[in-house]
Amino acid sequence: MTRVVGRGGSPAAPRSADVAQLAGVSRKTVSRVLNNEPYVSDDVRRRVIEAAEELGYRLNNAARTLASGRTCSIGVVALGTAGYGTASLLVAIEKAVRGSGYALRVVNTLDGEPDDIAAAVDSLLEQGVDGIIVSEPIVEGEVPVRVDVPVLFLGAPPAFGGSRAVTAGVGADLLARAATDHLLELGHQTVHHLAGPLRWYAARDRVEGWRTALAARGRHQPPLLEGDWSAASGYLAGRELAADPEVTAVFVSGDDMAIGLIHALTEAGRRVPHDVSVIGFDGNPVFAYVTPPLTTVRQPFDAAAREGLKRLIHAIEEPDTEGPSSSDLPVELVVRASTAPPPTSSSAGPRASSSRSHSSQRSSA
Amino acid sequence: MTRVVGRGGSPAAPRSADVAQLAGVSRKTVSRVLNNEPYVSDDVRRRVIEAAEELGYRLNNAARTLASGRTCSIGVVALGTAGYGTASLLVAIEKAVRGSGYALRVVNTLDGEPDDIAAAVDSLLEQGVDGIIVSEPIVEGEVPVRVDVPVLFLGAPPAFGGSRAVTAGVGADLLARAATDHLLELGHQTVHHLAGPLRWYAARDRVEGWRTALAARGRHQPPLLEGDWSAASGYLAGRELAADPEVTAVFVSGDDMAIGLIHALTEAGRRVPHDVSVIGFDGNPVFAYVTPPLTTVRQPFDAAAREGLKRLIHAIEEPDTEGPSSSDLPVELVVRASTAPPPTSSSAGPRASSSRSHSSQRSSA
DNA sequence: CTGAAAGCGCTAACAC
DNA sequence: GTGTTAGCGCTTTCAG
Repeated sequence: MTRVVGRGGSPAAPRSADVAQLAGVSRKTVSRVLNNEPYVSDDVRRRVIEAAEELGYRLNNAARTLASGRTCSIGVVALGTAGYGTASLLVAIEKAVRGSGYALRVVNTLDGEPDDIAAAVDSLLEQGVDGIIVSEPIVEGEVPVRVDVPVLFLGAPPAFGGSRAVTAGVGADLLARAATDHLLELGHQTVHHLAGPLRWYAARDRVEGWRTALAARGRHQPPLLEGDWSAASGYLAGRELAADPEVTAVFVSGDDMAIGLIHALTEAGRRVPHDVSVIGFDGNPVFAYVTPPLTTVRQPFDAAAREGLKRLIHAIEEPDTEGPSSSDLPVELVVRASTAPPPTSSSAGPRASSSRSHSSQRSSA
Repeated sequence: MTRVVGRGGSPAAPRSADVAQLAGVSRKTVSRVLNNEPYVSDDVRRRVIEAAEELGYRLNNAARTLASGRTCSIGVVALGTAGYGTASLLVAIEKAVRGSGYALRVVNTLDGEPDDIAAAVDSLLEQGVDGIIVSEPIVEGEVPVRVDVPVLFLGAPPAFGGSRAVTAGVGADLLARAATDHLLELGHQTVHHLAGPLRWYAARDRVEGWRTALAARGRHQPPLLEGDWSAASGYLAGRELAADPEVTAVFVSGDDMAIGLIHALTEAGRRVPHDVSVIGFDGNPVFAYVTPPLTTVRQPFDAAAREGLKRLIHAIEEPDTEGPSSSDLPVELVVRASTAPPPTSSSAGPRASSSRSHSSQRSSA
């Protein structure tokens, strides 16, 4: 049999017609087998599969897409940072998409400006996607793009977006509330908060949770500090806070910022957790090994991605029915050694052991 | 608000024929304009563009791919970890690909087994890609896949039997050598090494550099320790090392592991850097804010990704000519406070200040 | 259960 | 400079 030789010396890729010929069936039957459609006898099915393997046949997705109108792929618009949180979320999305039958197309938007997001969405649409995930969206004006596929906003509040929008998130407000409550339960009168950039929903949700926790106990709400997720910005905020003797507890909206903040506090002579307690947010395991080991709340990235994807796929495949109801995500408080009861005013309070507990953790639904 | 304006009852998407009709030209002319081909009068070009915008026309990539045989997209096989290094590399790849005219398709392989990589490559090929990037490949048997597009191995020597393989890397061996030299220059007699999992090329390259540096000065080469990139594994290795009084300097193959190792050392009463110096690898900026601030070498992710992509695109577009020559990547030693001269044997040596230098750094070509 | 025909929306050659 | 004619490889009708 003469094989056409393609460029670069490799033989032309086999097409479904070749498989059909080898198996002695029609092209349509091959298509049926490849798509797992019913109404094919087991015998024929097996023959087709064998023929395909023998030829090293690989489906041409462009042709399939063109003919069927479905791309079987999902696009992700992610923020272009390598931070633990966003990176973990992206990995979680990838994990969730695996095995769903969809492929992933990723576009990063560097700064999250509306025009940037629009360009990203546009390029995704042009590539062809059945649905879009906007990961950790940022608060900003309208995104000037016409979208006709479902969009999942991962990490934005519900009731947001266009007609075919669905949302899901890690439950940041609840996590933030748990973090704040932890400090309050330790006996602190109030809790300061270093937020992430307030353009991010992720940052706002956490502020929300912090406010709720404070309000629920009628506590005074100190002024808000804003960082940029980096340890450097945490350090700056820490210097400010160190100057205020009233500060005994700080909830920081990200582990990296918390590390910077603790550094500034320590440098200024305020011991953590003896003088000031600090709790982070994310759950990066490396911070179990710094001094003091960082108390934090773990974000349920995997669960959030799974749930969001489930909804998105539902919106893609059964657009007219109600989506799956939202289930509660786990809130996992990882108590290590950067939090302790407040110093007694007599300054002779109990010395909290800056213990070696690397990851005593407790979780609640 | 990050809102995407959508249309509910979406009318059929406009096709190039619609644009052609509105502009009063043929479909082929529209195609010419959209592909920036020459031989179109400016007047016609403008009219076509206006018509396309008015209609909200969006190119159908599947059709274009089918007709042209080029997908204009590049696939990435990445390891499914959210570690700073791999995540940074992925982000760097994305940045490099932006504006190259190619789209990115990402598939993660969770554990890097050959079968896993094969499956990932296969799914990419099925989706249709013009080239493939295997990011941080792992040493293992052959990958059982027939690939007929160029493959870039980012961070490894060629491993697929493929004829169309190109490679690029961060220059891990040079970086590792610089790290080891730094310690040696400080006066340490020898340097211990905690490697990453040796299945990774990334880990092996660094071992190589460490060996080279030691050999160049005729120093004794201590036994190798192997971790798994996690801080926990660094901690374990640290406990071992702490028991050996001979150890005065350790080069650790990743920042996270270094943090774990320092923790173990400190816990065992061996001060860093007074008794033992530790240098990490990666350059995660957060570790400028731990105690002591971590000396490390920064990986030139962006430069490596850019260079690798340049070669890959060359292999895609001009398969028959020689690729661009490799340029040297920067090696940036970030000297902070976890490294110092060795303790004098009389134990009355100069006390290294565990300073607050957050990022005094020096770099060399 | 299986097959034959007719496109999906675009680009590649060639004509004009 | 521009238009015409064929497909790209698959899935969809709709017959058998």
